[in-house]
Amino acid sequence: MKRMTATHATTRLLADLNEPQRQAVAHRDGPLLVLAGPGSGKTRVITRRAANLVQTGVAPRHILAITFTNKAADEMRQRIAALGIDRGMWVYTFHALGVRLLREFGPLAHIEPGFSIYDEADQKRLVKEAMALCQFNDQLLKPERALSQISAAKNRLETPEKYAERSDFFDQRMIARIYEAYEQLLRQRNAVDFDDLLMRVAVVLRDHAEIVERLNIRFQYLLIDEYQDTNHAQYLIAKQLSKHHHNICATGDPDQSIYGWRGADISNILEFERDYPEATIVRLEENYRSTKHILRAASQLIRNNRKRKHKDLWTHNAEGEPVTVCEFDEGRDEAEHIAETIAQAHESGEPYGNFAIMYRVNAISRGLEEALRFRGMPYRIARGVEFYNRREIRDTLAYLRVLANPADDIALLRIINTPARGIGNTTIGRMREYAEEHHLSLLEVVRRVETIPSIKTAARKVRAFADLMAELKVESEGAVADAVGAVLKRSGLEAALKKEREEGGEDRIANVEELVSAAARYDEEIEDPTLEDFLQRVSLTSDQDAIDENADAVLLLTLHAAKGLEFPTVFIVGLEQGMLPHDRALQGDGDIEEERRLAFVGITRAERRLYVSHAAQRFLRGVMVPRCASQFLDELPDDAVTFEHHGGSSSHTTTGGSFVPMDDQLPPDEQPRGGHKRREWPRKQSRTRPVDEDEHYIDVAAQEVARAKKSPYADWTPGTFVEHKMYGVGQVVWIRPGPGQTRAAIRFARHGEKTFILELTPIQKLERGK
DNA sequence: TGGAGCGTAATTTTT
DNA sequence: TTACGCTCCA
Repeated sequence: MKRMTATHATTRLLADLNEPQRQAVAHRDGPLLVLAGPGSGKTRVITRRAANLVQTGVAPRHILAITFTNKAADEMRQRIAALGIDRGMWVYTFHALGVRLLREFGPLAHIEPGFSIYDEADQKRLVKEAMALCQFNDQLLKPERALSQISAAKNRLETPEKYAERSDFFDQRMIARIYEAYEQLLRQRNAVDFDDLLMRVAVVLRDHAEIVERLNIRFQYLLIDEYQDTNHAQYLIAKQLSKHHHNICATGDPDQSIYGWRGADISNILEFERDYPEATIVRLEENYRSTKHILRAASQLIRNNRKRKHKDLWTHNAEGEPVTVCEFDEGRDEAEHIAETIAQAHESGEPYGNFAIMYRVNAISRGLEEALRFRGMPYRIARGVEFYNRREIRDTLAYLRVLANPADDIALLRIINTPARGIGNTTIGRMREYAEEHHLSLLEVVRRVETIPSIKTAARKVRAFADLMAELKVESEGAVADAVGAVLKRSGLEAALKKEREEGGEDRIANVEELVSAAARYDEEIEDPTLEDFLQRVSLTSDQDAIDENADAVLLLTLHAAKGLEFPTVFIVGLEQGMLPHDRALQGDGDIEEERRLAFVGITRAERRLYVSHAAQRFLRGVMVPRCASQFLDELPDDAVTFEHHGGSSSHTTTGGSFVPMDDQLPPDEQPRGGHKRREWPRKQSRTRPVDEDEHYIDVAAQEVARAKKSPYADWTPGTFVEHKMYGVGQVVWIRPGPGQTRAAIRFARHGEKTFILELTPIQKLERGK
């Protein structure tokens, strides 16, 4: 009987799916890899599959779905609920799952309840502290570098000891010691960083077979989305969680792996079959999103990558209009033209929400914003430094963090004199010393400030702060929103912010009030609200989660943030060498394929219209810099694009193919790849632009290049000795000439390696014999 | 103690 | 352009 209804339900779940989608949804036991092209209905497949598991008898609580963003998790929860599945299924992000499991197994991982989660800013402070403890000068080694090494080590599950063992040269030994001190500080503060959330879980699972067993029984089916973005620790967690039953369903697209720089390992998905030889592989290649033109451009571009699994993307959708490649004389023209295009479309009835403008780096958003604002167009921006990074929010949260975790010295240091209450660096320094000597938390030292001999006059002020914290502690026992409110009132933060506003500053009060209402919402929605839990959630909330694609406003966002979204019309700006692909990818350690995937992600966000653009020059950090067209433009197929040039005084359109190639004017290394008769984009300073009737055009860029050719740094090579005004004598490690600016890394005897823009640096070549 | 002012470096992407 | 860190001065 039950069986009958189940079959019936399954049929319904499969009804409107294509064949591979059905296969994925109907798959029951054993490993399954779903290689899902963009717009191929992946989310649909995942949710249907979850529903199908339930229909065929799996209890929801035995299913664990893991996503990368909270937003994806929320969406999945909603869609699953819409399919009528009982609550009880676990849907978490990797990091939230980490928190959840660490709460349970915390003692095994040496973590106390109420632990703080340190974000990047906190981590940086902590590394600096660790370096100070080791008495390393942070000129010698950049804290950022130490941090990224530590993070990488954690992803490999390497303890400081293990890291030290395999470190042979100097930098690494130094980092090994910093790593050790860093870990010690974390422990003292009862804190974990983002990497710990994964690493510690992975370690617990590695070392405790009984826990793995328990979890395998608890979660009999594992669904992991965006598998291409998993790093090593996540990979290990996934593996352990499906160790006994192998019911792992990974979905993703290697072509959309864009987080390699953060440790994501694309081979996790590429080699899924190696890990699970019995795996079923399903390819979702039919695209329901884009026009044929757009899809062709995307596939053609991504074909240039070597590290991938081939997919034949196709669609029943209309041919559509060709992709438009626009060249502009200047970045400002680009912004103007986009705003104009949107304005016209809006007049003929298209809502603003249909448009998205994407870029590689946040820095470019400003010009676009200005152009939109000038026309009074509504826009939203998904920016990196948004809500939770605002000063006033971080301050407020720091108070709460100390209340939740008295050992959190980083948070305490942030608030001890914020707002200013006369506790200066000298006093703080003395307290820190005392804390160090007596193995106390700073808060504890604050509480017993009178017993510190070196502090006399300032003690009264510290006392007042200690009392404040004690009061707040009492008031924070109740609802979280009340705790936030109490902090704001009692600490003087609110008063300080109000004063700031009256003096014409930003309206930071409004942001803080937003935090209060977020807390109130939390209190209401969560069954058992606690301050600790609230803070941990907040730490794991990103701006990515706040993107609202449905608002009727033009959306500005980075290509990374665009993953998973779709829009009728997409503009991708700044397709220039150094931007996309980014400079860093062009340098030694970079990964150009990842840049291409980024472009691929952007292109495949577009449903009907796609504009990609570049400018011959643009303002970059206050200087006008000549730019070259991106090499990726060369890789787009002729038959899917049209070219437009928009100058200050003239514009013309050319369809693909009709451009006069002027290859012979390009130096050999700039000859187009591929070698066959293909249309040339104006590239490398637009030198292929037909020199036509447009007399107004002054080729500033070309002039710039000519000047660069006579670069004063032409004879600098790795190994060249140079002298810096401040750092003294050093040696060139690498040097890279670029338009208008030459970058070089110099290794100094006493200050370590530094990179400079030579044009802006007081540095000279050291002549022989000196 | 704390704020102003200066110099200096330098910009990716974020769970 | 801008952000940050440091020094110096009130």
